[in-house]
Amino acid sequence: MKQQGKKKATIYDLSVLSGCSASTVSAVLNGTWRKRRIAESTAALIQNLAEQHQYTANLQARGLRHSRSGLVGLLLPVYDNRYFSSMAQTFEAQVRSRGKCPIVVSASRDPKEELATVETLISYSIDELFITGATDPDSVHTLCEAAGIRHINIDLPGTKAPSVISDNYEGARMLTEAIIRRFDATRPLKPEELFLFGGRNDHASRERIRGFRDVKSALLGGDSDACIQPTGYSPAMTQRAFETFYERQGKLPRGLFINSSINFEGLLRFMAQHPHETFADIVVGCYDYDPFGSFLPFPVIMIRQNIESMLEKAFELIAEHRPTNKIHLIQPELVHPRTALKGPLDAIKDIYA
Amino acid sequence: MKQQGKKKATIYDLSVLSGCSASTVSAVLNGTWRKRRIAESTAALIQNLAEQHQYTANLQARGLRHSRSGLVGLLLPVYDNRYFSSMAQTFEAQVRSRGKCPIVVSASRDPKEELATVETLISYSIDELFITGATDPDSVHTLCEAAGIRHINIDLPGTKAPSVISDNYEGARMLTEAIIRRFDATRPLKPEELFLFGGRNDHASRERIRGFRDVKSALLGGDSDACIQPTGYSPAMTQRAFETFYERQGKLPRGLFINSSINFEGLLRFMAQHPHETFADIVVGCYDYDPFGSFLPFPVIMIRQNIESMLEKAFELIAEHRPTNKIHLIQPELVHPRTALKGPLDAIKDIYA
DNA sequence: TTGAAAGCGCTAACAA
DNA sequence: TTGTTAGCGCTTTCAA
Repeated sequence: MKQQGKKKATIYDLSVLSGCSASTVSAVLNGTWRKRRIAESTAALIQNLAEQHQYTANLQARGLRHSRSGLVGLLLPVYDNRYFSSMAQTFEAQVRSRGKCPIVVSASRDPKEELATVETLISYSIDELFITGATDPDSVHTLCEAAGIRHINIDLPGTKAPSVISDNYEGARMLTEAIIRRFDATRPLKPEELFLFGGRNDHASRERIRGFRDVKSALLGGDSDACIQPTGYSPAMTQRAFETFYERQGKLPRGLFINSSINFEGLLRFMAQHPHETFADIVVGCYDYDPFGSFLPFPVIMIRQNIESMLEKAFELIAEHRPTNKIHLIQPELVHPRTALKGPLDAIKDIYA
Repeated sequence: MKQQGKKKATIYDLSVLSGCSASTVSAVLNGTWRKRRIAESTAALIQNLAEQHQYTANLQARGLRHSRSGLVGLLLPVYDNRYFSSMAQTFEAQVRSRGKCPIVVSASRDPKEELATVETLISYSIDELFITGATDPDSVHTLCEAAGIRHINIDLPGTKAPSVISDNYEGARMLTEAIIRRFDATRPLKPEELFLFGGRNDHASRERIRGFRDVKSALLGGDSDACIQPTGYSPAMTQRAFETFYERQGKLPRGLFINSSINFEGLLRFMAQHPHETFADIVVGCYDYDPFGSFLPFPVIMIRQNIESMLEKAFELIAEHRPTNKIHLIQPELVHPRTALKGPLDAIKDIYA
């Protein structure tokens, strides 16, 4: 019954084969046949035929008819770090558990790419859109709104759609305090020894910087603009910032607040160029969790954003009839050095488990 | 002109507004109007209207008509590690550069999920499918074949579709040799001190195990089945394997070949339970590259699979009129400890760059 | 240079 | 219990 490259069977093929009408076939095959009071025998006949001919519904046609597709989208800035890949992994599981089909796309933090991608998704009549890391959430919102597509922002506060965001301010406070306290009372951290690297002028970065500065000046005093080194979300730029700092000062700051794991990769690149001793006395706080990052040869304190809670809340809000545009804050978690947390992969059953 | 939640404009709306027929509008809006010799003025008129009314084509309808969708799929087992997230990132860029829309899905190494997901993708008339990490590539193949969808296997050798795979045997040889040579001549590694952890009975694992054993017996002699500890692709199972080993032997093996970064996470979990000294004398080889993993407090030698080359080759093959079902081997790369390689994120322009 | 009409595969009134 | 019919939005002959 293999039909190499031949066209797929349609309800009309099965209609002819079964002697029933197309609408009967349709009802049988999309599960509405019981309430259409179709005879068990007819149903069985058609289901058999469908099986034999490997029938599967054409979802574009169904979607066209319904103006819905069963697709739920996640818009990511990038895939390649543990925060976003965990997000995708968790999203995937949540959508599937709701019987829909998850599709993930990324748009490289490029506003044009974001809009174009969202237009494409809308054109496929996706049912819902989860937006994270968009540079321009409000334009995305406008598109979705016009198309009547439910959407929600994750860890970025759109003013026009409901948002679930990590409490970046509080997280940054915890992290900054943990960095400072990590130092011995005999050689405590001085204000000019604590720097923040990475991030840009987005909401998350601004909040983190604010938390950092507040705690820094409260605990150490002597806050200054110089201790903030924004580098964007680029490992290469971050590395350059470290190199420049090192050239000027002859050493790294003893206390480092790194804005994301992507920026942390800039420190890795710097590390590759310098001997172990360069890092003997430093403490790093990273606003992101990466399991390998937690075990580097110096103390690394990390913040793990509560992805499951954020997504759960997001699903809850998006299901509401008329969600309000409030911002829902989710608390992140401080992760001490040398900690290997469970992640979304642990939910996957393995044949060896 | 904001039409809150109203239905999207269609060519019929524009047809009425412009006084032209729907087919003219269609031609203007899908770019075929020049060869249909439609007047510049008519085109301009319609384009204006389209702009004003925020018209975007309904891609489901177009896809239904064309039996194609412009979508290119990537099927992943999981998202949440650097190998697969880099794969997704690179795939994304490659597909976009070809003017299509990438969509990524994962299926958790569950054969049923895989088939169901692929059926869904087929039902949306995706144009091409890249398959990586499927547990059952040949069934997936059968589905694609029946639907006439071009597809290709990546790093898993289907017998029925063309495959691009990493040279796992050669990579494992390089890695095993590098682990052994890393030890000082004064205290060389003994055969009973070198173990392989992780993997299962899939093609990649089998090839890696074969390479490991060949080099081990050639260089150290005394190969035995006991030095192979398959644990599946699960951090928890791998951790348990390490715990068991440690309980029995009172120490870890000095030489560790770890089958993937997912298994490496099992070692991290073990590390969290044991003091630094436990790892003072070990050398780890990991068959996967993770930038943070490369900087752990003991020497970590990694294998980086050449994702760009694999995908490039895959795109090349899938574009061929009649690709042969051969297997194309791509050489991976040995990565020495403390190395931070560039990745797909470096290709993304950042506003700070 | 443009329009009319058929049809992609499916669903859902409505009729029988 | 089942069939007929119209139509989702678009493309594409064919005719004008």
